[in-house]
Amino acid sequence: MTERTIAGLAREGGVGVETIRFYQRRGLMPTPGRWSRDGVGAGIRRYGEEDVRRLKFIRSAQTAGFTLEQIKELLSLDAGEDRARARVLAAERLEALDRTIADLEAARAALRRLASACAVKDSGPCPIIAAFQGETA
Amino acid sequence: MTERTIAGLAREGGVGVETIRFYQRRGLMPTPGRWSRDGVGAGIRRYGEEDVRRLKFIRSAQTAGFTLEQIKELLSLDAGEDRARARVLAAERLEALDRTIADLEAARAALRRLASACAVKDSGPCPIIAAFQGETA
DNA sequence: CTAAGTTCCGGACCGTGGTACGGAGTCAAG
DNA sequence: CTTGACTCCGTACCACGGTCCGGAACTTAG
Repeated sequence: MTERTIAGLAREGGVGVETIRFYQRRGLMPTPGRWSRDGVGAGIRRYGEEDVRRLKFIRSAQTAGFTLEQIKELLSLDAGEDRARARVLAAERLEALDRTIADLEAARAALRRLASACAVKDSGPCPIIAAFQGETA
Repeated sequence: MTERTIAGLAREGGVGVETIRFYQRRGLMPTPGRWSRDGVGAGIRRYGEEDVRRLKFIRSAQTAGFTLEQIKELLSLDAGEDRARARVLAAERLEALDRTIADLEAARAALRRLASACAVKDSGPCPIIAAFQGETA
């Protein structure tokens, strides 16, 4: 299966059809030409492997914390020559990512404190705010 | 300094005045009574240590990934008796947090691949999409 | 050929978490 | 007792990342 409609692409990418159309409007996904083999009418757009990879990349880059605008730039860089710019974007995101991960790990520690502070009995006030003091700030 | 105006509270909490007012509308922060010692006029609201702790807690809980709605619930739980509910919220968030951290670590690995894939020369196409294949999906 | 199911498209709408605006009231210094 | 800074309050607006709507065109099964 090397050609699929927008619904197929959406399924493979794990997103909704509307999301793909949204990405197209934003310039993140291409809008292939319509195609009808019986020559009649304008036909329907078809998507290939390249589009699937592109869509999956968008989702991955999103979990890495890139905004759609930045992802758009990354996509244009992927085809282009500007390695320096790509490295800058990657380095910046890497730094932010490290900070975020550290924050989340602190939050995890606070949550564990919270869980164990509230674990002893089943009632009585549970010092939620206090469990967060000292870290994650 | 045990009493401050909203601007002071904002400064200590590292947020803007408007943000506090926004939290008040959402029921996350109390709206203390106005107070004027010369009896004339309605006076100005004053905030204490408790408010600072509360505000800082909100920010911490946000970095832990709780929504404002959930934080509101946590705050009500902090004063209440329902430890079981608090544990449930903490456990759920802890699970989501672990997944998120794992995702971000995968993203970090992908970014490192990207950075080193693009590090060799200063020009020529840089396989950004390819660097993300295989992980972080 | 027709009916059901998709696709296409523009534009409206949504939830989250704020941020800005504008006018009136309040306060502290000079 | 004015001036300038800050407060109060409601309402409007914002960015982000979608999601839904409705009507027309298209495709596919029967």
